[in-house]
Amino acid sequence: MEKTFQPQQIEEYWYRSWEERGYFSPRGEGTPYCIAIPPPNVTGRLHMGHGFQHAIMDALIRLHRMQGHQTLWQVGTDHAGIATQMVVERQLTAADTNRHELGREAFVDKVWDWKDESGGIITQQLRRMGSSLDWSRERFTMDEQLSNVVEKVFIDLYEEGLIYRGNRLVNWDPQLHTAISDLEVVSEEEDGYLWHFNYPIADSDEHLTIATTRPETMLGDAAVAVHPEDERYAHLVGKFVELPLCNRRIPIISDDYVDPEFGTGCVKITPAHDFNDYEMGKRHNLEVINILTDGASINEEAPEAFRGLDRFEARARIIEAIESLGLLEKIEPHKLKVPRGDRSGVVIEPYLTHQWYVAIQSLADPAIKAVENGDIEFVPKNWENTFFAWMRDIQDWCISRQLWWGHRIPAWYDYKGNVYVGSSESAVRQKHQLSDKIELHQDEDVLDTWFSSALWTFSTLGWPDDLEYFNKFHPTNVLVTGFDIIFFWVARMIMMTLKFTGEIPFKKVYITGLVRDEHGQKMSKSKGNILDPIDLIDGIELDALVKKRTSDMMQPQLKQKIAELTRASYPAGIAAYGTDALRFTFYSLASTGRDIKFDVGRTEGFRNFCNKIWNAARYAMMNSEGDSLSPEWNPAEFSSADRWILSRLEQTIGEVLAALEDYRFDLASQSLYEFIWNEYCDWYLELSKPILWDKDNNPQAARATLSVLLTVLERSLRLLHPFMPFLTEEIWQKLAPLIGIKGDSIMLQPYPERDPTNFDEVAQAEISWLKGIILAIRNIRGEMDISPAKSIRAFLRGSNEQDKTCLRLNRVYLQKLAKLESIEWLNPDQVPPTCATGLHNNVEVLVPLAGLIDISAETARLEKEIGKLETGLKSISGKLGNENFVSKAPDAVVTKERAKQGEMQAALTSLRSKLDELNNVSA
RNA sequence: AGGCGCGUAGCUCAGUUGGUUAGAGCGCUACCUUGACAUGGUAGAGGUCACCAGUUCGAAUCUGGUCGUGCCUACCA
Repeated sequence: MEKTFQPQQIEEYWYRSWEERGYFSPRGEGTPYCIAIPPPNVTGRLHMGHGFQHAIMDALIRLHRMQGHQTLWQVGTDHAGIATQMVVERQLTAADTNRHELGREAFVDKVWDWKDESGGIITQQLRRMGSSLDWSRERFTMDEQLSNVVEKVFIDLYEEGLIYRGNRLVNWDPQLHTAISDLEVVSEEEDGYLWHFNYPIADSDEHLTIATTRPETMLGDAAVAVHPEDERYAHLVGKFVELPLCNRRIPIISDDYVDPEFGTGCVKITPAHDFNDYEMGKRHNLEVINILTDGASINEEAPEAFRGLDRFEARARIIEAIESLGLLEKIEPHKLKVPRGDRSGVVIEPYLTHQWYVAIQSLADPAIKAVENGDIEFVPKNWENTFFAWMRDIQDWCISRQLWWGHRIPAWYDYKGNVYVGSSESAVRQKHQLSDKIELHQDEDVLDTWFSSALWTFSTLGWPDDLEYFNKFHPTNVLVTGFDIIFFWVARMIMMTLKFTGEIPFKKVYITGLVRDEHGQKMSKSKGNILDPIDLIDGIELDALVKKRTSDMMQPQLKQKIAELTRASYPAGIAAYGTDALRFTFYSLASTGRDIKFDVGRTEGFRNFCNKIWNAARYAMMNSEGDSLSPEWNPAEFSSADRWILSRLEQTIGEVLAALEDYRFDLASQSLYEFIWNEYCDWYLELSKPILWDKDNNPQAARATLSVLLTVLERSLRLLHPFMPFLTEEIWQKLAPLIGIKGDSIMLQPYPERDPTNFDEVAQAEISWLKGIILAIRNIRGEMDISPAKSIRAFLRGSNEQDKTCLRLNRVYLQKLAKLESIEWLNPDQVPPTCATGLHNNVEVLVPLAGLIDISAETARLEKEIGKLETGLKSISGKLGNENFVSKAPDAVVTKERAKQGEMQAALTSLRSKLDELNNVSA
């Protein structure tokens, strides 16, 4: 074995081997267990959020597989309509053309080409994470079968009247020329202005002043509104204003919606370009005047002077024009929330269009109920509130997108605009008995990608035609995803799945935190703080990292700053930590919080942990000298150390299983880390040395210890395998044969189960005594600055027979681990030479001072110890001195405190007398 | 404006139903290349658990409030 763990030498090999041998497919007859992957964008790249969630899913999957379930991790990708189309459009722009020049069919072919070209990347990256996905069942949202489900669902909902076509305001992305849903709009506060315009009152010399943040929309104004109780304007209600620049008269109306405190208390109403105004327009029967084109420039409805101008150019011209008319009252700086498309980043316009909607209410009710009655549980539970809040105020879902990449809406129109919905043009003709002479054309739009994602759990399992897998694995057991898509995806999946299959899609929803950078900032391309999971696995040079973070930027002016920050955060680039270390980092961070600050320091720590395990295995196997041990063992031969480590392993198994039950991967990983490093490596390995090195004199004990050494390691590897698949497999392959365990892979071995017979309180007490004595001696050595190379003498003194026995049984260990020349028992009345003193419970640990230490150092040390004890004692005595505590606290607690007080008092007395002795010596 | 989180060691975080002298990792200090491992070992320093009240024999933990901070939802043109 190599002296250090080299992850890159083994990961690829083992993954390929598992995949080729079909280990990722369900096997056996156990209870089915299934997770459906949240489908990543087929042309996307793996990011930290994926890495994190896949680490978690894989741990769950590997755990259940080892526990004997028929386990399926259903894999697939989605077509990511807008994102993918944008990428290809950008390529066309670079080639100096565009999709319209190309035509729809050729464009869609191009997207398929792009999918074929780049579509393998993310699935390869998933493999690098060690994810044991069943690749033989890989699906894509645009596969024929899945597309058929999409179509069926659309048609069924339409025929039931739950999908309808509506003409209303939507969020319009003028760059992408498509509607997007509320959820795809992000509003951030930005600096803007509030322009105050004077609108002249018709047939009067008066004017009123409106305030607006979007002056260009005045071209579509249909009214001016004031609050009904606003006395300043009461006399104007019912009159008209002359809308400047437009030569139109519009009414002055009153409506509760108006806030008299804001601006001037007069608000211009533009029903075609503002959601609130639209509602008010409906209340007051106002004209809806659309003044924008698809691309958000001014259209034919507007006065000629502004036609064809981009909206922002038009804004500037209108302000100029108003000013030249003397109607510009003032301009105030103003902070406002600007809605932008989450993909394109451009300002979204409320825009009046025909779109397809899902009438959501009747679907929402059962979904709410499923969570209320506990059929579906969120983990952590408080996310249910977020879910409820949104579901109880849910809006109809706009599902049409004016894109070319996606599932085309199965609707046809005749020349009169009648709509026919069906699976194909001929099906529609047949159903509605339309003659071939009537020309039909299909709806140009495609469906929101989330529409197909909402069907994911059942469409990937073969529903509705091939029900074998569906019947076995649906509902899936758990969905692992981020809170950012509870509305986008989780809620919609619940609604659609209940509607069509009558089943919930999953029993649990485990909501993970969001991975942020080491300062708590969201990772984003524009901030330049992205970490690529693959770079953490393989490592990356600083220059390459800087280049990666600064290339292809939307805002090139940030380049230098990002480069500096990157150089400051990663002066040496990123080392190659390997997949197991990265995965373990994710587990350790997976607590209940919703922000996960990713700290590379932790990954480094876990890389070291991997190396620790590697070397422990190296030690264990070196000592076995290639002999294979019989699997039968004789517990009668076990030392207390042997029984102790088995007992601790038993506890660890219990902790890990309990933590996993609660999805507390952080606790599970911590138990494993502590056990393996702080118990097995730090103590058991050291305790095994004197036994193994004394093989010739005591072969039975050596054989027993060796078998425990190997067995505990083997069980630990199995316990650890769901978290660190590669390292554990590599070691297990070498280790298992040594103790007669046969099997092709650790991933098909049974997961350790609880076995209370391994729990051994006596052994734990004895080893805890041993540790305490060793720690006391080491403490003296450390504080007294005694070279670790120097063997020293030590004495133990006390009156307890049990302590005496412990010394007798553990003398060898003490001598080895504390590097002692000798250790002898003194009876309480025996007077040792001048010593440095430590205490473990009631045992005095004495190290003769002669020639080793200066007395003042020991005095200082004792005083420090005494100080600590005094502080502790004061607080305990305070408690016990309190009548109320003694009378009201449970007896067990009081007894415990009393015992503690006694011990501390004794210790204090003993140390004080030591201090006195020293003072006498030095005097 | 509402809702939900969070505030524990220099940093990143645990702390299960209130009962410890408040823990871990990284970092820090000192010493050590001893035959698994310097990606290591041994010892050590470091915290008024944001603040203020309250409940209780007892509060990091429960309640109320304050401050700070983050996110989500709805928004004032």
